[in-house]
Amino acid sequence: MNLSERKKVILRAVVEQYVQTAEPVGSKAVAAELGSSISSATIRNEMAELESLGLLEQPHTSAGRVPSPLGYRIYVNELMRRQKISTDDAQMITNALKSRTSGKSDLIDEAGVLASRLTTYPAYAMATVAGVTTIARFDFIFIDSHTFIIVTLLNNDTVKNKLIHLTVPVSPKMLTKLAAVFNASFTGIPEERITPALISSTERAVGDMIGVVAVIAGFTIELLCEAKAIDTRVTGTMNLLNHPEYRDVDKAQRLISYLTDDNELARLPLPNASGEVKFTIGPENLADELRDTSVIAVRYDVGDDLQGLIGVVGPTRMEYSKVAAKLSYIAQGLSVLLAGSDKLQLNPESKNSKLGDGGFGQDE
Amino acid sequence: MNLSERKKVILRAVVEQYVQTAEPVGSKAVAAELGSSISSATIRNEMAELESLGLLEQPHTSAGRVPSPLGYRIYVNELMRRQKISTDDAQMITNALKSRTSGKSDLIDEAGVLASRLTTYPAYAMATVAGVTTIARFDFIFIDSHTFIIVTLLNNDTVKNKLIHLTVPVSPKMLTKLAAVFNASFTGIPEERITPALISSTERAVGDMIGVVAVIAGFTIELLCEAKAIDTRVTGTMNLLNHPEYRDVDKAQRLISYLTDDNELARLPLPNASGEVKFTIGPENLADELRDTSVIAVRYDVGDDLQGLIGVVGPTRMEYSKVAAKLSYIAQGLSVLLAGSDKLQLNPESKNSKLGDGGFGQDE
DNA sequence: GTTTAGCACTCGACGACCGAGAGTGCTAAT
DNA sequence: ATTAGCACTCTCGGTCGTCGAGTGCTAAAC
Repeated sequence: MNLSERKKVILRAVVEQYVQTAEPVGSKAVAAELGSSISSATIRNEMAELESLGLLEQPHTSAGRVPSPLGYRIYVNELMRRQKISTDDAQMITNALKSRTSGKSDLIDEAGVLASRLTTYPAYAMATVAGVTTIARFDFIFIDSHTFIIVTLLNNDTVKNKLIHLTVPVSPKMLTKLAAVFNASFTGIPEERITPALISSTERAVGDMIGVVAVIAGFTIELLCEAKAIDTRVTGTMNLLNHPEYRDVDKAQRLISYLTDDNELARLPLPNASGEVKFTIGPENLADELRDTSVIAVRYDVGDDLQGLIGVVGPTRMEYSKVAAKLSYIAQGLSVLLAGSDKLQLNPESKNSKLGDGGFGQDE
Repeated sequence: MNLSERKKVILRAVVEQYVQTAEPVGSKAVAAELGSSISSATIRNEMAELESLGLLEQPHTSAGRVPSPLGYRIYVNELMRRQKISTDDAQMITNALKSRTSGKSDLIDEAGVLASRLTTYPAYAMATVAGVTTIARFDFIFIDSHTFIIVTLLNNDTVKNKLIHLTVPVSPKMLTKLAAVFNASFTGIPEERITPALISSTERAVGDMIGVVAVIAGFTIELLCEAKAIDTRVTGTMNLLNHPEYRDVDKAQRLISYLTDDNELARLPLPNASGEVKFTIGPENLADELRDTSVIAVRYDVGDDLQGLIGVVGPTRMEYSKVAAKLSYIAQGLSVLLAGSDKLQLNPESKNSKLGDGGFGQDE
């Protein structure tokens, strides 16, 4: 879109003022903002042209103008000034993320809460493993004659376990045998390849303890399925109510129930590259329910195997720049923390860990 | 409170009608409900008396009457007819709870979601361990020269683990030694007794690998603290908006932000005994924010060590009886499932588990 | 040709007003 | 003790008129 410099300035002024006040902005207000180097009459003319270009719209005659979705798009692409995140916010993000003691899903949760609190919009956070998950290793810990623990190490270096009580007795020797068999047959293969055939051949191999094999196999399948699942959390939905466009309870509820519906989350926009912030404005959204909302999302990748997404949903009237800055700062923080969280780097002498003072600096 | 039989009938009619319609109910409507065996004029007189007793109130002259908090209290204590849960709902609860694959906190979460969906009110679910948590046993699994897994069995039969990467080498032999030391000194004691003194004496005992001892001890402390924490979830807050008394967005938000504030949850009412349903009506609540809401909560105990609570928060105009029936049904289901969830009873012949078809029947 | 002052016009927001309806309390009759 | 009747009260919903912000157009100024 090729606009005269003056039109650009006016469009930017309209967007920024409207974002602040939520009221249609009139020619006079723009003139004031621009230091009255141009008269309101001229601005009226320019605004009329911007309207015929489809960048502004009028709620009704004799009201001010409001940016159209296309207007926001031009603003985001060409006019928006990149915001720095405030040091307060940066501090807060760093602290909140670091204070999480452990647990990937906890951390992702926390990031969502943080994003929604900081932006005052509902946030969604999702994470998924990119590669295939397999079991790298089985161990069975003998507790007593009817009890043992399954410990599995996954190929992405997480550990899962389960305590098993049996009605038939087991011995440490049997467990050793089982471990050998499972480590031989069940490691390094994806969930699809754990077939009933494999299970029954394994049962034949151990001869005894048929039921136990089935239990362990079941646990393994459950585990691998769970790892494959995309973990998504939506938080801060109530924040919507703070914004005048969602004073209408029904409207707010429609959107929120859409966001809360697990099945629909797949249709939220997904940025293409790590670190990139994706703005999806109003009707650019695939889902009808998001037609008059904007979504800002940022992707972060951790190594090869984990990729995640954190985003917020709000009215098209959003502080695009500020929100983007906050989200990408959080995403950076997550990248750093997740990269280090499961692999605690221990140096016996100095005892400082990778989490020490954070590797993530301030956004641009 | 000693009321004439007729007053009781009228009070009950007012409460039940008001709960249905959310409109103040007039003498005529009560007369109709009561089969017009009494005239509306008589009922007017009775209602005037009920008002002077403090059981009914008038929003304004020339409107119908509305139950006062005290009125609801009398209703709940003396007049309410116990409701049976519908078989549909029972089925739904059973299915939803059984379909959860695993994980205590998942199950509690699910129960909250269920409660809020079924009752259309925000629900809160919490669970805590009653006794002290200690570690029953340590195992260390050697992975490679710089990596091992800590596996701990807690005294409540849950297993926790962590993968540790070191910058210094370890050997299986060292891990065996460590396990012996930790099993000797760190088992069976609560978190408070893991003191710096204990840690440093342990460090001296192993001689080598000072840093590793500290890491393991740190993990242990973290674990025990986590186990002590009360796990609370609030779900379905948006349900509030469905109820006419919360059409006012600000009012809804005040309540929701109160419920979402972790620090305040401690002040929600707690039933005294397992299985008991506790009704807390309006001003009976300690917290100012709950002054015009009612809370219905039910407690469930699982064995000696785990106790939980599930409740809903709503306007005083609630279907007390139905909500109570649903909650106690859910609580029963939780008791049964939680009692069995961590100890999978395996019978190799028939393969049916304790979860088979559920041990919890219908609430009287 | 571009910019600007001036002016008539449009349209939504807000408040006043008013009638309808529901429900009450009181009185008098049963 | 109960009930019919009636005057009274108060809310709710709709209509109407005013107010003000903002526009588009025209004509003058630069």
